Amino acid sequence: MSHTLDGPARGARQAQKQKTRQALLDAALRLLEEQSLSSLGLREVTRAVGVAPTAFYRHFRDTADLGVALVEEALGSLHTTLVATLAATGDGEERIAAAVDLIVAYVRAYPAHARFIAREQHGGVKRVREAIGAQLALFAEEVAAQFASEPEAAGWSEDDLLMLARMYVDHMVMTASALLETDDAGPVTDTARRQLRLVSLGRLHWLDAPVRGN
Amino acid sequence: MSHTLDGPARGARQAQKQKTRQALLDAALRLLEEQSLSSLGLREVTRAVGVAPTAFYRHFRDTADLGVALVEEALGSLHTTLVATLAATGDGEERIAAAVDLIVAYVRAYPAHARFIAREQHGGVKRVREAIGAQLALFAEEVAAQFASEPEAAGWSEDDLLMLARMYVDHMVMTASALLETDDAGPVTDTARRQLRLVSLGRLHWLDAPVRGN
DNA sequence: AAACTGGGAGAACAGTTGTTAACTGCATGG
DNA sequence: CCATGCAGTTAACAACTGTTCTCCCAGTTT
Repeated sequence: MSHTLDGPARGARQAQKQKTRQALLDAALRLLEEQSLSSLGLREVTRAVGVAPTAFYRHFRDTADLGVALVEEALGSLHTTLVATLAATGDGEERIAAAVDLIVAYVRAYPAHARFIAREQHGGVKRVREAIGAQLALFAEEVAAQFASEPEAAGWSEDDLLMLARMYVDHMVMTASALLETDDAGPVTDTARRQLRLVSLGRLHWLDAPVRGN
Repeated sequence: MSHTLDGPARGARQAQKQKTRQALLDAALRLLEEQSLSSLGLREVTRAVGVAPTAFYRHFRDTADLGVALVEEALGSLHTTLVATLAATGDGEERIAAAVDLIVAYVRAYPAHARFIAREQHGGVKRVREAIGAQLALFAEEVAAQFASEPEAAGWSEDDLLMLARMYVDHMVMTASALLETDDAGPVTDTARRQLRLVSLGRLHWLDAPVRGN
């Protein structure tokens, strides 16, 4: 078996390459805490790593390409965590607390990643915007699928479930951004919980007085 | 009365100044459609206007300063419009339609302004972020005040009203951003309406089964 | 052991950037 | 009617940018 195509590194050669690549990603993420991707210079990144500017091209075509890689790094591993959290909790207060705590923990652990996503979601680099959009749409689909497998979803159309899921996902990003701009997470956490409670309440009475006619 | 301190221009001299200033703002806004403020160059703006780079300093300290001016231009006139719209409609479907239509009309009329706000709300320039944050907080307060003057707000705490208002305001920005990324406003408008319906439904049942104890 | 591969270095390129200084000419206030 | 103020110009600065080409040398393959 001479071609294991999944491992991050096969020889010491490729290991070193991944190491520099990661260093570039880390340096970029740090620089992006106080500027947008569209103003991030290639030389700026390589200088921070301590490597020649030309080395950049061995890993990324341009800074937009690096941005797309950062999107994967920031959101890739979150899919399983999010679905697992929803699956482990029923509807109601318990789930609300778990969802908010998940975001709070994520922002605490990876503030730079969270900031990057919030910032570049509507940022000036199209390819990165699209990459984030695709990831968030995927999140919404996964959340909607989880909702669909629950008794509370009885009578709900697929479209309405997706609408509800997007509401949750967008609210998460919103909350993350709010957490980043405050130093006291308390009030933000509290507001986020109440807002989710509002949505949950709406969900419960969605089928009460159908406005189906429009 | 030789000193009318409010008019935008007193003599032909000041009129010309305002004209160049506006030209700078317009050019900047156009350039910002495909990049972020943190990458907007001062020379880039003056070049687009057809004026010497140094002329920029007669109007703005730097591009961040120009950004703050753009925030005022984009959101300043929206306060009265928003409050008027809410005041003219009661709670329910009517208000939901009016609020969504307001956003749709705004994005149609001033797409570049809307894009700028959505982009720089979490953007890389602190002063601009703060300016937008302050404006949105003001919107939320105004909306909350309008809510407070309605019968449906009976039994609501001031904090809960503000929470609800922020939900509406943030949802408006979210919707505006979604409208900018699609060429068919139909589905986005529809989703936005349903999401507001969800929140309205939650509002109606907020006091049903109080979770006050936490 | 010899040939090859490819990550990284080095230097140079044309162009860009923000900022300073000293200027010009015109509308304005005395 | 003349002197002042000030929006805008011109020129120059050091520093920076992305990109190309050429080279080097350690790890890998045969």
